Amino acid sequence: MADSAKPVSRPHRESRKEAAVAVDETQAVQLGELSDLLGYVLKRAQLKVFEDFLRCVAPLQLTPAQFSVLLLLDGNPGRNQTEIANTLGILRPNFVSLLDSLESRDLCSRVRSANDRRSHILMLTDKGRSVLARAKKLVVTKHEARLNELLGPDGRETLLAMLTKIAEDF
Amino acid sequence: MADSAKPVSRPHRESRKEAAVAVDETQAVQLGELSDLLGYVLKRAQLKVFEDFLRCVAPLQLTPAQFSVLLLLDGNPGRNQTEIANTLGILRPNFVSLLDSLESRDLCSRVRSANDRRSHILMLTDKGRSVLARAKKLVVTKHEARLNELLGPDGRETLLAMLTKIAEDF
DNA sequence: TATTGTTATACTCTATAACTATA
DNA sequence: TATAGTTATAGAGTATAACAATA
Repeated sequence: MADSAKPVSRPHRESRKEAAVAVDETQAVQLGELSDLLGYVLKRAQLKVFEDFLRCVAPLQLTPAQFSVLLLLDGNPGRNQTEIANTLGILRPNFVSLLDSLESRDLCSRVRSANDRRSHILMLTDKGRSVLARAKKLVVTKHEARLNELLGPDGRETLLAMLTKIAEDF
Repeated sequence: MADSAKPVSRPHRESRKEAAVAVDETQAVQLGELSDLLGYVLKRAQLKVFEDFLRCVAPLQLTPAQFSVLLLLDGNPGRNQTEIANTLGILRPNFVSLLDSLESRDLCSRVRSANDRRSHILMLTDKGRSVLARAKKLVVTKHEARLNELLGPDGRETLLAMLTKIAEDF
């Protein structure tokens, strides 16, 4: 509602060209208010962190999602697919192929529950436990260590606390 | 390498059932070490924030990506598609349909550059400027306001600073 | 020869409906 | 009737190759 459709009187000779706004192309585009938008910075940071996670855990070929499943199975024996998937915010249909890939690599297994023969109890295999242990070591010594270096132990704790607050209470 | 394939002597009567590990199903699954993994919490927080952004800006039907494009066009007149897309970390091929949707809603327009007739200068339309202004108001008064309420102004600044550090230097 | 915008394409994530076998 | 796991499918988001127009 400010200026309408360019009734700007066309300038003189030098710049009668279509859209020559005299922009310094060597100058970087300005983020402006975008750099103050929490969601934007949050997303960029998240991508960076996942990228680094993948790099650090590359020797074991685990994605963040796969790692989180193994970690959850280790700490919660006897749970079924629905329970694990729900906890991670993964929809049951999408959890099937994720599990298939882990099971085909012999990292975990589905065991038909005797209590309720509809459900599959999930368990880590020995190989799964071993891979998880090695993955944890990589995450701690490489991935989280780099974050610690960047933020300092205090900064990391502060950040974690605030993100947890957002994830839980926002 | 710890315990091998379940040579566990089968227990007595009561629990001879297949995989009855006596789990309290009413008890929530424990996140365990996952709640200390920065990447995990970061991702969950990011999803929450984007969710709230969409809710707050729903009246204007703008996604975070679309909003960021409008914001960037407003602050950087005379730039072409490649420059804007690169700044946002969007690949040029994927930027085409994003722009198509904005242009079809008359929020921005592509103008063939006179300097380099290969490139399209991007400009906000009057409607684009108007929608952006209204979107900014919604973001500030609803979205960021809620975050401020949760974290406090200081907390929000601290969080932004740390996330920026990760996004830029990690 | 290189670059801009574009098309085509593919792969991952995410989301919903519906089936089967059990309960 | 309802639930667990599954299939099929569709839509975003993201990635690469290649083409036409232009430099």
